[in-house]
Amino acid sequence: MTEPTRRPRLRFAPSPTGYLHVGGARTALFNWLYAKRYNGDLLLRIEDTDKARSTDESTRAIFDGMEWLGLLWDEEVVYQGANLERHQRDVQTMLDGGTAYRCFCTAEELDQRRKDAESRKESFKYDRRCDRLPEEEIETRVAAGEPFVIRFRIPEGSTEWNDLVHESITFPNKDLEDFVILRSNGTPIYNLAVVSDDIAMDITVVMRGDDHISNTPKQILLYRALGKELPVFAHLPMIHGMDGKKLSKRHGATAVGDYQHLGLLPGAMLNFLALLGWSPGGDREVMTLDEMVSLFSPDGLQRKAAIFDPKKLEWMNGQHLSLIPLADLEPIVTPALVAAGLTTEADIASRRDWYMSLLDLLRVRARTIDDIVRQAGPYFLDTIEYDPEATAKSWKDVEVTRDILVATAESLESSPEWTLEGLESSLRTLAETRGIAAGKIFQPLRVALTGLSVSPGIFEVLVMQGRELSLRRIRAAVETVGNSE
RNA sequence: GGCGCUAUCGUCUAGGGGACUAGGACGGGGCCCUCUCAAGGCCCAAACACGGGUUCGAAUCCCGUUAGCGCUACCA
Repeated sequence: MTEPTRRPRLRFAPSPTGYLHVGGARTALFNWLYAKRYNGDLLLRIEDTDKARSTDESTRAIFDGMEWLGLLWDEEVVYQGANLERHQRDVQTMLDGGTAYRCFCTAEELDQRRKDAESRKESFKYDRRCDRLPEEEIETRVAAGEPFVIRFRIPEGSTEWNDLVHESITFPNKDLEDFVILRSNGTPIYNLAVVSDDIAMDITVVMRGDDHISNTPKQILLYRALGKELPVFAHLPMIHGMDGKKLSKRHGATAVGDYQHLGLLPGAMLNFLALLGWSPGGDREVMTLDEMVSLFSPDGLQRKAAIFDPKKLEWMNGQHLSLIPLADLEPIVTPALVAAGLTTEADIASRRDWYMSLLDLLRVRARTIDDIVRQAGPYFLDTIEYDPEATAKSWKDVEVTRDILVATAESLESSPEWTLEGLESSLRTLAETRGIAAGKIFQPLRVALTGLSVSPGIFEVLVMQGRELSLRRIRAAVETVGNSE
């Protein structure tokens, strides 16, 4: 593709009528990537002209979601509702220029005609009956206070543009109808507001979901009627659920906030979303945001709708969990641990090296932050809970278990050094002298130390818990074995 | 219904006329590693929607068919 000829300006323009959806997040991401890649700006516009459905809470959720993802916008947020006067001015310009006209047909009449056409199995298109009403009639009806809307007059010909993702798209103008641009209450309709704002904001690249493709010819005609230069259009494919239908609440988590609370890393979310409809080419998959910026090109944009696969998202998160610098992971995990009541900021600050090693150990076998929190208990809490399944499996024979744990405790007590190597040699020696497989000692010991049947390597666990706590736990286990049934 | 968009493994995708016995990844299955679980390594199953062209040669270009999706408001 050809590089933009001037510093690009893009915008993400959600309407604040719900939460920030993963589809919206992906649109925001591609806009952001394009802006960063070509050294431009990404602006944020809140399309709040539908006052009945717009809420401050939703606007807040959009900001929060964008911030969590690290998709920061340039300049002040633009609120569409604040631009009413300009919208009206632009409509007036078209009225004066003769590219728009007043229409006195009421919504009810139109509904009726639409229904009639449908029952006759005909497609309905506004028949322009109010266009070129005699000048005097218009004046008298306006003077009489009769309500009217303003319609844009579709010219002859056809409208074509070269879409950044679809190449050439053409609409015969005869298939377009003279759409309303200003309601009878004087407020603008979507297409007008968008064009007016995009012009005012000097937007050069309009990148949005491909559900807007059919709005595009109308908007292009509006640009022309206003005598303004066209931006470049790019229509991104939709995201569908696993059933192939448009993604919605019944597909489970669809708000980006849901994923934040599920313990996902923003970098993983972004990486996953980027791959839904874009590929850098070749086999490249796991990338940081910076890498995506340098690799980004609209050429890699997909035309086909993509299905949201939570399994791959989870895998992606696991990859990022292991790849990001520990120092970056720490500030994300710590609040989760604190919130779970496992520790405090002060506790962590007092033994930071130990904590970082623990994180490093736990993140390998976690796919989400929540996984880490779930595994972390035994290293922070004073008392542990024994998982019934773990005890049933590894502490099956009470006498044998007690015997092994007692012997293990003795062996560890006399272990000269509390290190990975020292511990390993002690326990392997113990297994050898008793003539049993090492695993016969490790598993019961794992349950004694963590209460779980799954953990990092047993020597790592011993080292992380330290001599004092480890021995205390083993002794406690010896007491518990008989009573746990 | 009309208009538009789209079409490679179940899913995300690579592929820009010969490099295709169609590559990678997720998920699934198996093996290795191994103190458990992960991670990692190796292997297996799995796709060019269909029909016509164009061409010496089509996953790739063109046209149809089919299917899916989107739009079709005084919503955005």
